[in-house]
Amino acid sequence: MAQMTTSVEYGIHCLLWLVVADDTPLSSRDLAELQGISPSFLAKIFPKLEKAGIVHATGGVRGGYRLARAPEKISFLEIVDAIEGRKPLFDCQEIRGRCAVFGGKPPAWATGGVCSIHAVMLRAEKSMRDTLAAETLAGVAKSVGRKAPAAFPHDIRAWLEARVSKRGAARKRAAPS
Amino acid sequence: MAQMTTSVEYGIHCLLWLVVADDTPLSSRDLAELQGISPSFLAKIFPKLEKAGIVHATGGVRGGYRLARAPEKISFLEIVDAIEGRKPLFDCQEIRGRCAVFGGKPPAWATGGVCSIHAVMLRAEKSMRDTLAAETLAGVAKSVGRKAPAAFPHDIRAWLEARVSKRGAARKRAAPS
DNA sequence: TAAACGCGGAGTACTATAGTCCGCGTTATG
DNA sequence: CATAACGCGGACTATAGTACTCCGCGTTTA
Repeated sequence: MAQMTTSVEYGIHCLLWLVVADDTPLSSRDLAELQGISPSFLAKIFPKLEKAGIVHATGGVRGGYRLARAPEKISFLEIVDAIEGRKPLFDCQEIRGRCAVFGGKPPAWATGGVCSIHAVMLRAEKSMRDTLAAETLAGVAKSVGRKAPAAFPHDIRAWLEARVSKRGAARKRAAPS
Repeated sequence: MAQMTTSVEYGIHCLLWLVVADDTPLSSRDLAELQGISPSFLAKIFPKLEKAGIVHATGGVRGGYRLARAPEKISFLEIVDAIEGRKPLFDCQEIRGRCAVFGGKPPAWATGGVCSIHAVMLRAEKSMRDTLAAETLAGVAKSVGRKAPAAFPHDIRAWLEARVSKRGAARKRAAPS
């Protein structure tokens, strides 16, 4: 029927991690390796979320991304629009006005208002968008959280910390020339 | 967001003409020229509608397509699925199981059931499909019919007949060698 | 019997998606 | 204070899907 891009999938998964991280900045590289997805591709997605005001970026060494708002106030619809850019479901080509019996000059009754087919598609799109608008990051994060054992958030924090330590170790290995 | 293809747009417009034609077969070429769209492209769409049992084809000189069922029993959803082939809105890549802390062997709690993000997308898709399923060819044809003047169906039949006559004329011109 | 039909395969042009690689300016830290 | 870790943006590539076209086959009917 249509396509929610991989970018949207990646983006939402990452935002869910940012909910867990609870205001500690996470870099796009960390987020990518934590989830086994492409770091360079993920790096193209986050600026869009930032421009949409969903996420806040901080530069520099310990920088990264944090949610710009409470997860209760971030809907799936917003995220999808931020990443994919509000492409309409249906691109009406106004075929009704091209009817050969009009001979190039369609009468007003044929071209007035919204095309009936287009109208149906607009309703279908609205249904989808309404469903997406009703779903929030906080809601989904909660349902994910219910499935995970209590120790899981701790494991995540440990993994993230371990990465920072490893970076320190690499530095020590390279530095004492 | 997603894409309803041009094929769907063309297909529905044609089916609406078949409602007007009321069981007189219309060829894909006639349908194409009546609406100012590509005949060769339209010819690729109709076999799909035929395989889906929406339309019935008759071969030979005065052949063409007729609706296989009453327009009240043909939903937009059926048409879209027939032409585009039931592609899902969202293609879940099961990222939840790739989390680095699982080390390649995700636990059952992480992979069981439907991914929460996927579940949201499935609900959104269902909303859209439900809207499309509620809309029938007859319903839309009626709303189109209300806009057109009473003489319009007659004009259409005249145009269609004129095409057949022209073909006869071309034949007469070529035949008496 | 030839022109008008439907059907299917092959091929083309264009656009979007998914992804990579690079260099820039910024910032914390050893 | 240099460097490595950050975000950001531009340029690039490969693949796939969309929107077509063209051709030839078998059928039908005037």
